[in-house]
Amino acid sequence: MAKITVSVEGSGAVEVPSGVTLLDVARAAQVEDALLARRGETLVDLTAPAQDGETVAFLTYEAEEAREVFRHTASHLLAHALTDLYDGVKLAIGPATADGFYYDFDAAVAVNDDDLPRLEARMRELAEADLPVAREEVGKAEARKLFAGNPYKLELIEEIPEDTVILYRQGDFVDLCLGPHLPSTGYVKAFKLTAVAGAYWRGDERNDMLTRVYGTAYREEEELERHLAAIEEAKRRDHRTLGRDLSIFSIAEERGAGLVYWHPSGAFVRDQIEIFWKEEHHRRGYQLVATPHIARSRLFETSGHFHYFLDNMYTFEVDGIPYVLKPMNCPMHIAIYNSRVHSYRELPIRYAELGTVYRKERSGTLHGLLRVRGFTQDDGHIFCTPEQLVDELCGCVDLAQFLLHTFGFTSYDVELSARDPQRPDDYAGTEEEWIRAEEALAETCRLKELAYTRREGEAIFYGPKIDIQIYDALGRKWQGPTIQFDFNLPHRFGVTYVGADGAEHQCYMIHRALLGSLERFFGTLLEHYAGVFPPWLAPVQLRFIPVNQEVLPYAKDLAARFQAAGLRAEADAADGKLAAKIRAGEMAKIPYLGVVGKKEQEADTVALRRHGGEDLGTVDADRLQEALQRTVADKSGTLEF
RNA sequence: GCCGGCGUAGCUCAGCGGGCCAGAGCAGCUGAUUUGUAAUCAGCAGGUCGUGGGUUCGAAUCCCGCCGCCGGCUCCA
Repeated sequence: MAKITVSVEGSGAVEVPSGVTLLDVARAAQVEDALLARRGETLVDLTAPAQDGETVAFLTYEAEEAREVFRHTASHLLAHALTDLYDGVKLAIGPATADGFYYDFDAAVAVNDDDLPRLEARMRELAEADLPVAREEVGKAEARKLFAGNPYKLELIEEIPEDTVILYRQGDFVDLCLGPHLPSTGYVKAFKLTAVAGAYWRGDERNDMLTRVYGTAYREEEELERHLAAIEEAKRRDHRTLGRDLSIFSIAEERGAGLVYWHPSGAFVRDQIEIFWKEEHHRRGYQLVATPHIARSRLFETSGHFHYFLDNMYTFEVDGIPYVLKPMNCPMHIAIYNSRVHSYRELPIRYAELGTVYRKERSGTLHGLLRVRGFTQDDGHIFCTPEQLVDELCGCVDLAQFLLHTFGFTSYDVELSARDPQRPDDYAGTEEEWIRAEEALAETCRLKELAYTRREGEAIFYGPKIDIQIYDALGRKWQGPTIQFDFNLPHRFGVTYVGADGAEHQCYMIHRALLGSLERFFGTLLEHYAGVFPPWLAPVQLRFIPVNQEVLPYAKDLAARFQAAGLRAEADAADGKLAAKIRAGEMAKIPYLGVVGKKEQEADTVALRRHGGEDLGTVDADRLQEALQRTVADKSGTLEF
């Protein structure tokens, strides 16, 4: 039999019989657990025939690309089960996602959560049958015949530029798919269908509403369990549940959907955040301003919002004159800037405001504190000269990082959204302004040593921007600070300064929201901390628990002493067993509990316990007070004695 | 707004082949208990079963409309 030679990255050359597949090559090269191969830049199936003299790399589950293919094959398993169990299913698309997969389809009958176990069971049968997954290439005409009656697949076929299309077949199931895929269905072992939802064909609400089934797939049952446990943990931390249980905030339909009522403890924490935010802005040369919640529509007509943002605005009349509830603060800040002429010597001018805005959001999009109809932006606008751009941007990034770090967010992703060079006419601002701004943003990232992803064509029409996505304690990603250029408003409002040459020049305007909105940031923070705020934010920092009523006076005395020192301490006067009071303290998520009995009273000490159960031993009451004061002053999370 | 699910005491939920089906636990209140690190015991109080209509002798339970919530889609701070 003829032999061919294939060189395998990491293992050297192997000789195999001609006509074998890459899977055979992987075995010959003793590559364990290969799922996928790569030829140059192209990912290929292991079932592809090996070619003489080629170089391939094998990818195992450790490679993200392989895991994605793994999940993609799982989605085909789902599609296969769907076509087996339901008549008249028209498959649309079914990609892998960051931690799972989904398949969109048009079903003749409604599919709901109760159907998932049946689908899952069928998938399991198909996986256990270990059906070979085969790639085929067929002409478009044949493909059209194969998918006749399925408008989605036909639409996709028409968009393929080549004359042939690729199909993947497993058993009696065939799907239009670019691949690659795993060699057989038996590779997919640990999976679970997690949800059924609706989704528009191609994400466009003018199109058909399809049914989407979500699932997740892992190599090992254990990994799947971990993933499901992480989802449970996330559920446990849901800010809506914590918000209610800890009486932090409430939102109720009878008062208006998407409108937040801050209860005392929530308002307290929010106030701490605001105090910190304001101090830091003053320190960094911002001037705080305050503007009204409503304005004549004219202001927002000038800004252009009335034209392109009207659907999101609440409008009404005052004395027959049209007014709006403000959806943004920018026109107001510009109005203040424009109240008089500014010299270049005054720049940069930095205005900031915790400005409450209202936006019409569709009812289906509202979600706890994360998506509401009335919210307070930590808004800031910087008016500066072209020369000051990089310094100002660095200042914004610095402040953003400082704020995030203080709140315990230490890892994040940075994205730079630039305009689409193909569509220069779709943007406000001049060519020169865009180039300068995009370069300034890139330069800022370089200076601040921020690794960023450049997203071409993702900029909003009025200017390029930097977005920072933060990761919380569970590794989930949230929208964080955004720093945006605006070429639209300075032009529309004529935002200028008088230069050294005596002439009028247009300002560069930077719009920045670092926390985003207090509501959304608070929701993020609540989940990040799982409801246990660090002492500087916590409404109650320390609760003294007397072992019995006999030492209650000592607990009260301690609370009074700590309160006098500016700390937020209280004594638990409730009757009952110690264990019950400890439990109450834990449930209230108070960061520190101080148990006191006769021994402690005699020595003026406290048996200290951190939330979660860690025993910090017996500490002197005065030393505890000082330690707590230090923790609050430096906003750290833990006590140091 | 659209698809699917859901809406019973402050919270978590049971009851849903229509008639002693308006219940339980927790939280609250009252009393007993005096307690050493995640729930002491007993009693009391608490709901026009989201809302409007319909079917029926009779509806939490069946049907329809509306509102809201949840998971998504879309959009976004």
